[in-house]
Amino acid sequence: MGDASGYEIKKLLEGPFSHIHEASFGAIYPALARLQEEGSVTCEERSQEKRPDKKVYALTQRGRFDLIQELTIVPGPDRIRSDFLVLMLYAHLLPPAHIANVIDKRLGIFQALLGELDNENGAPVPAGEESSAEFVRGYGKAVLKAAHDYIAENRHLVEGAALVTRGTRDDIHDKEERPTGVAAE
Amino acid sequence: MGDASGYEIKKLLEGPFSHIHEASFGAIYPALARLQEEGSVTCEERSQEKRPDKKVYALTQRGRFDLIQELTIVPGPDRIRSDFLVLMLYAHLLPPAHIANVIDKRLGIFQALLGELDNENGAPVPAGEESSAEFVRGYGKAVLKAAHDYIAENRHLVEGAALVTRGTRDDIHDKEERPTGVAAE
DNA sequence: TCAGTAATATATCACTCTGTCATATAGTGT
DNA sequence: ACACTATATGACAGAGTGATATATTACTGA
Repeated sequence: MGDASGYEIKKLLEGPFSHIHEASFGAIYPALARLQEEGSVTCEERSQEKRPDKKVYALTQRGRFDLIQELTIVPGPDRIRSDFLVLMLYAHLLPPAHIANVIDKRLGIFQALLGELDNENGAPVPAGEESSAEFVRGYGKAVLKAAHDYIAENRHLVEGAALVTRGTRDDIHDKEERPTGVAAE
Repeated sequence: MGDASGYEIKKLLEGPFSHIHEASFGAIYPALARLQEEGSVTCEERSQEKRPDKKVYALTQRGRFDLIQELTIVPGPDRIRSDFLVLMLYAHLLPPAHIANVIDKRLGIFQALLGELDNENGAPVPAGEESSAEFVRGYGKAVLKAAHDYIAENRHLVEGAALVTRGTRDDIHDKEERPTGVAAE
C-alpha cells in the first residue's frame, strides 16, 4: 500500500488496522531485514530534521510477486486471544464492582476504535484499492458495533450478584492494566 | 470449570471457546507441569479402557486463589490475527473467482461456528457459572453473526472487477489451507 | 489380512514472535 | 531539572506455535 518504515508499519497496525493483524517491532524489523536480503524490498535511508533518521522500504517486482503468491491461500479461521472474555467467563469469582469497571472501560475502548475507523484520514489508500479497504473498514465497524451493543445490553449477566463461595477475596483491588503493544486508550 | 486433562482443555479451546482463546499442546502441557510443581493443580493418572491413559488435573485451593489474582486485571484490547482480512485488503490483486471461493468458505465456517455455539451440550457448565458462560456464548454469537451478515451483504466490494495492473498471475490456483490447530471445518 | 487413516492422549523441540529494554533526538509539561 | 511523550531502530530473554514423535484403539478400503 505504499513505501513505509518499520515504525510507520507498526503505527498502521495499531491504528486503522488494529482489528486485522498485530505485530511487534521484534517481528517487523527482522522481517524487513530478511525481505531486503531476499530482494523483495529495497531500503532507502532518509535523514530527517528534528527527528531520528528512518529507513523507508519499498516493494520490488519480486516482492510484489511473492506477496501475491502468499495471498493465494484459503485462509484459516481468525486467531483470537481475548483476556476480556476469559475474565467474563469467570465473572462470578470477582466483585461485581470490578466487573462493572472493566465493562465501562471496554465500552470506551470500542467507541474509540469505532471513531478511529470512521475517520477517513486514518490511512490514505492508494488508487484502485479503495473498495477493498472500504470492505475491511466496514467489517471492523460492523463487528465492533455488534460487540459494543451486545455488552451494553447484556452486562447484567455478569454484573449480577456474584456467588462468592470459595477463596479469600478481601484484598482484591485493581491491578495494573496488562500491557500490550497496542495503544487503544 | 472442572477437572480435565491437557487433551480435553485443547478440545474445549477448539470448540465452544474458540472465539475466546487459543492454545497449543506446546503451551498446555508445559503449563500443567509447571502448575503442578507450584502446587496450583493436582494430577491423577487414570487408566481407561479402549483408550490411552490420561492425566486428569484438578485445581487446588492455592490454584483457585492464584486464578482469582490473575483475573484481577483490567484486560487490554483483544489480540486478533486475521489472514482473511489481510487477504481482503489485497483483494484487488487476486482473481475475483478466488475471492468468491474464499468468501463462500468463510461464510460456511461462520455458520458452523454459530451452530456449535447454539448447541448447549457443547460444554457442560458447573452450577453458578451459567450466566457468565451465557454472556460469553452470546457475545460470540453476536460478533459471528455481525461478521457473517456484513460479508454476505458487502462481498461485492471485493468481488468486483479486479484491477489487474501488475505482476504475472497466470498461474494462480488454490493453495493448501494454511494449517491452524483449530479444526473449524 | 493388512496398510492407511483417524481419534485419543502425552510430550518435546526448533523456530518465530512478543514484550521489554537500550539507545538517540526533540518537544512538552511541572 | 526531571519526567513524560513521540519518533525511530534494534537486541534479546522467554513464551508460544507448529511440527514431530510415540503409543493405543477403531474403522475402512484393497
